[in-house]
Amino acid sequence: MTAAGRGPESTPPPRGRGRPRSEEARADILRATRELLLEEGYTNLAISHVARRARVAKTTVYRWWPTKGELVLEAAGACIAIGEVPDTGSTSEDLRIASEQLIQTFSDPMAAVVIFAAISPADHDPDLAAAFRDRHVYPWRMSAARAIERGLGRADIPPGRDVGFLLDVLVGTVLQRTLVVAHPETEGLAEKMRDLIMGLG
Amino acid sequence: MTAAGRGPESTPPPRGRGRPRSEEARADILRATRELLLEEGYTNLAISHVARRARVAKTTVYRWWPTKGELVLEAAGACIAIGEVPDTGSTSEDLRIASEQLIQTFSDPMAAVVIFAAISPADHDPDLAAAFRDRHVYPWRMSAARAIERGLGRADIPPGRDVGFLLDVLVGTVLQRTLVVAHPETEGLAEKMRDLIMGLG
Amino acid sequence: MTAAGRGPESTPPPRGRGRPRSEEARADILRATRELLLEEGYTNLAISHVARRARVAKTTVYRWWPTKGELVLEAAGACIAIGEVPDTGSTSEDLRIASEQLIQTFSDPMAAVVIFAAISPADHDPDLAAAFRDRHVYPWRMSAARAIERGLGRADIPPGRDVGFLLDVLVGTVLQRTLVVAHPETEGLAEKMRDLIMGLG
Amino acid sequence: MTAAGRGPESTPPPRGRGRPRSEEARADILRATRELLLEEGYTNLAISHVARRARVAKTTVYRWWPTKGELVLEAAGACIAIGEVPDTGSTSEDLRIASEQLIQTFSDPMAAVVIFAAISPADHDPDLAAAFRDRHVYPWRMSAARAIERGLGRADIPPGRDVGFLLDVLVGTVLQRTLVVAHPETEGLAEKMRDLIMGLG
DNA sequence: ACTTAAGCGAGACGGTACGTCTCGTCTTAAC
DNA sequence: GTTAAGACGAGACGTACCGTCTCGCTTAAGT
Repeated sequence: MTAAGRGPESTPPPRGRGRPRSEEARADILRATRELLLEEGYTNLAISHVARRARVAKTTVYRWWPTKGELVLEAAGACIAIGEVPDTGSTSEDLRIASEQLIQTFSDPMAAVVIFAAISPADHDPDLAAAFRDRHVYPWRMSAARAIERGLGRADIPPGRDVGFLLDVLVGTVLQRTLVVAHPETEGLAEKMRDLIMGLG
Repeated sequence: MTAAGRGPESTPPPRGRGRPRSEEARADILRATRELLLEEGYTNLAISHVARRARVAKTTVYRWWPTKGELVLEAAGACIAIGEVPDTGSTSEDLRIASEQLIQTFSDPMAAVVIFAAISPADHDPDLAAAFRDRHVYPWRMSAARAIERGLGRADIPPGRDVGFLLDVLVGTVLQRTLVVAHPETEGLAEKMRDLIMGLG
Repeated sequence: MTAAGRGPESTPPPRGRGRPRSEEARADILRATRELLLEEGYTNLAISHVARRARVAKTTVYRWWPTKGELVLEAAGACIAIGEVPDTGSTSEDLRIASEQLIQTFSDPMAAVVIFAAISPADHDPDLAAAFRDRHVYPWRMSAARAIERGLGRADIPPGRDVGFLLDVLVGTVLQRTLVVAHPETEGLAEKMRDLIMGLG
Repeated sequence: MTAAGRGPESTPPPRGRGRPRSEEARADILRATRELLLEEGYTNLAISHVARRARVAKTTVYRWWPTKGELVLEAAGACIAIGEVPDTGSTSEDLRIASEQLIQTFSDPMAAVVIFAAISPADHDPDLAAAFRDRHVYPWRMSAARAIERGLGRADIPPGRDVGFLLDVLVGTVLQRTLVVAHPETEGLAEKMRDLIMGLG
């Protein structure tokens, strides 16, 4: 999604000789998609509106992104990239960083839209959900699980706790505060999360 | 929503003389709505389909429920009623019950649909969200907050913890496990939640 | 199609209680169809254009005329109604009238469009062709065949001639002159046709 | 069109240096056009389909035949070449041959498609029509007119008949029987036509 | 009993978005 | 400098729902 070039996304038919894809149109479409995602939400995002705002033919959108899900996933890609949890050697610091990553990502309004679109059964787009999980959720979750296991190994985290459960506490709580309740203030949240997981005061 | 009579819902124009509202049609519509909610999801729920399945004119649906949100909220009312957290005198028991209530409610497939429809910015229906919160979320949240405060008062919960934060831990974690990750197994989850909040092993 | 009222055409679902069909919209659509038929031809006649010009929703057109052919057939109905050949007692007069009917009908620009659309394999619309034949061609052809048979019976027409062949001479020649070569002048044509069939000078 | 070389058709950019025009592509395109004309009809003939079937780029088709009409006219050229009416010295034989030529030509399914496409106002392509007439209709018509005039001169044809009218009788009747009514059986038709024109039994 | 307002089924209507199709033009790379 | 490949803007296709509306029948409350 980032430095690697837009890599795996939007490579429809293998490009041959013909006219090269218009990067201008591509950028316009993605920009229009981002704008409309924020303005209208995922459900109300209409391909025809994207095309109109991007001043592009509807066919051009469909040519490159066969479904709304793929278009959104690519348009919002940068916003929903969360990365992985590093291994700093300090459980406390690892957990704080993990929390911070979640908070940062979830605080982006665009990410909120995409995450709910991927998660919600309201408009359950299985392909979108699967792609989202594979690309963004699993890598982070795996690295976070390793951080927790390191903490348990060092006895920084009370023994006997279930790793999967702690992950859900971490993710769920941040999800709840940032997206559901939509607390604007996230000051000190990462530290609280860390303390909770580590069983500190 | 329950025995008290369907109370505030579905009181469209002030009823005067004329023909009384057909309870049969009403029940048919709500049943059809529930069925289609599960089959199609919130977004794909079409009023015209509800009317067809209920063998009722589209007008009849619109007469009583001006928006899809209100129709859904009432149709799914019983499934999303969570009640309040009791005061048993035992912090441990109060918290276990509170967790259990969340788990039970969130485990209902219909509740999942409605909760996401209310929560998700994907189809942000502010009225639906507001009504949902006022009727179902706030009462439970208030009573749960009181239970936590009692626990803090009795020093059953480590001091210095933020009540609002603990509430979000509780709700968010259950939300994550039951709806997002969609773990079918909820065995022992309530006890884990209680222990986490109370700072036990 | 004529005085009898629009009779058999455009009676889609049997009308029940609901809102009555808007005669205004109906008339607007048919008028727009006629205009566009003359301006654009049958092939280039677009339902969306009809709707736009009639200031009507596209769905309204589709509701009543499921295909372009049916719409055109009804819109042009009056222009392509040819009637039947009368029995005046005089072979000469019957044949002159028959020729005149063909000439009159084929001379209408709208009829030309519809006839070719029905006839031409270029845009062979089998339904249109069949409906056109049943409603307009066959009745006339049958009555013209009877007129020729009466002429043969009275020996006004040279014996030994094939009735079907003479019919094709009649229709084909007028078709050729009025539609293919598009002679604007039809003066004396009916008399020439009559004389040819009757084997006169 | 025939041995004379494809003469006037399809000489777009002046043939000079560069890569010579691919005769293979040319033949493929014309063959594909013929096939699709029969399969789909003139209206439904899509340039993109021609290109696909000929395994050729759409551009290549457009380069050499700027319109669908010209492409069709050339592709079907051989089928619609009718030649001229000879002067055998016998009016009866000349007229029989003229009729036979019409019957043979009109009986070709491809010719039917092209003739209607040229004739029909449904898709009135003035250029196609004009080219068709200049190349195929007029030469035959002129020679047929001369044959009739010879017959009138020899008094083989009843005097006082209009040459143009008789031509239209000839063409129109065959058109009607072979294309409109689509009689498969043309046995004896040429003789009937001859007898009619000559005023015989 | 008579009136009359409302409930209700039925469905027409103007809109709008869908995803697919073909059009004819254009741009580029390969040969 | 022809060719293949194909991107592109344009716009029609026929379908699905939307939410509003206009009917005409039915029903019961209020007189």
